[in-house]
Amino acid sequence: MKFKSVKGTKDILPEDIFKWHFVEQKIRSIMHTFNYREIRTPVFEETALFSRGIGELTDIVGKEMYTFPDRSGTSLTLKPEMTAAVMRAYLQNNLGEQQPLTKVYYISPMFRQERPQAGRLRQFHQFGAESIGSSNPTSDAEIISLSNQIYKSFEIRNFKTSINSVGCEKCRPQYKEILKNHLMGFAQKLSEESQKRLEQNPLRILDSKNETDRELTKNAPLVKDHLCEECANHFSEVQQILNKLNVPYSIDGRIVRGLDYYTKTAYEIVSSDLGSQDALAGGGRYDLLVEQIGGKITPSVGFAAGIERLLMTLEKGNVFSGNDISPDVFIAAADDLGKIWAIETAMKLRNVGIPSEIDFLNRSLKAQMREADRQKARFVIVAGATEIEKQSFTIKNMQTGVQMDVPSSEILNHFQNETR
RNA sequence: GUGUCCAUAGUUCAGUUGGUUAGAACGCCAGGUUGUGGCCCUGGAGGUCGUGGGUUCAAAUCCCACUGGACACCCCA
Repeated sequence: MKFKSVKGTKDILPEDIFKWHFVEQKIRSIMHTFNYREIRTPVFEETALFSRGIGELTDIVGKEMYTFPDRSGTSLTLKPEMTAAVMRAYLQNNLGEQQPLTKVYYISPMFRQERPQAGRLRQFHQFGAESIGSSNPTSDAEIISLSNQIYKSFEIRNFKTSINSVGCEKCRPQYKEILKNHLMGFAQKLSEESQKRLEQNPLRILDSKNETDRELTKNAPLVKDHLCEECANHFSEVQQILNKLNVPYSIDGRIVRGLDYYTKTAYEIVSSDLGSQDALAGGGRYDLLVEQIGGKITPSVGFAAGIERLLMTLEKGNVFSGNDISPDVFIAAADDLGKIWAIETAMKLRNVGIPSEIDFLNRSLKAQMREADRQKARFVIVAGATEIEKQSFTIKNMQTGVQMDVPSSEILNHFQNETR
């Protein structure tokens, strides 16, 4: 075969598309329930938006972005995540000047050049929401309960929500020192990866999957126990609201999101129905991002969720069965006269909204019947010179096998009743 | 980027210690009625055995490289 889709990318074929429609429709409807409005941004942005917004030291910016120069030499990047792009659009279009709080959601492809595996593709799709302009813990709670609500509405069973606070620019640096001092005691014993992170990103050592790292850091100090007063209050208010809303969650002091812009609340939703990449969604508060990309301080919260991963859990739950589309009527032609009549009649039926199909391959009547059956058409009209002569057509119900004759003038009415 | 496993018809797979025309099932096409589907029967089409090298008298089968896939690490949605 000459051409193949590039590594880590997939076609979504007609036979699967109804799953995507189903999922997208549900997401949209819940987003609207929470009064979030859709936003769409270009698939690429200036590279600097992401490197500045997400953080130079993150893995995403460091080694996963699809970056290329355009013909004028500007460095562009296929979006690896949506938050920075949304915030750019927010600033560029002065959305914050039109109202103090902006609530938007998106459904969009993302691109990250990683080694593909279960639940990880190079082009994948995310949905997510951003609540821009509020530092109120109610906003954090709304975002968390919104994402929960979506999974609940899909009747997903095995998911759980964990929350944490990663502090702010005031308390986190102090905590970092405390943590570093603690880790220094046994730095040599840590995994190679973790030793590298000691200087740049000591927080990340806490959520290492390495067994020895986990054992060694069992008693390490956690950010949530070293928050400044403001962060501590914020964290406890978020919890109180979640309790009131009956959103089930647990506190996990080791959650550290991989993007630099998070402050205070960080959370994730994982599923035991997924493989090693078990995060369905992740998010949190990012009070510093807007400043990073050149706006004035704008406290915000948001989350992002993987559609392929959601689909994987739904496949496990056997949610999809025979939801594919099929025509109501297949018009089978017995001869050349019938062929003309068939396309004319199909058009008439289509004009009143009845999905109809005909044969395009000059097949025998038998083959046309087979085709109608394969497509799960509910009815077949047989048309040939005889019927056209008599102006009366045979309509076969494909489920029961029963045939009846209907005069040409009654056909439209007949199907409008039958297919209602 | 690293590691492990894998790569044969449209699909899921079989292919014996390397040996001659590479098989099955399902799917597809046609026929079994002269204008009628599903079940059944009969026949048919369809394969550069991922690609490129190498070993050998002989390679789908052994070796190497590359590409792609699955999974895991890493990281994350």
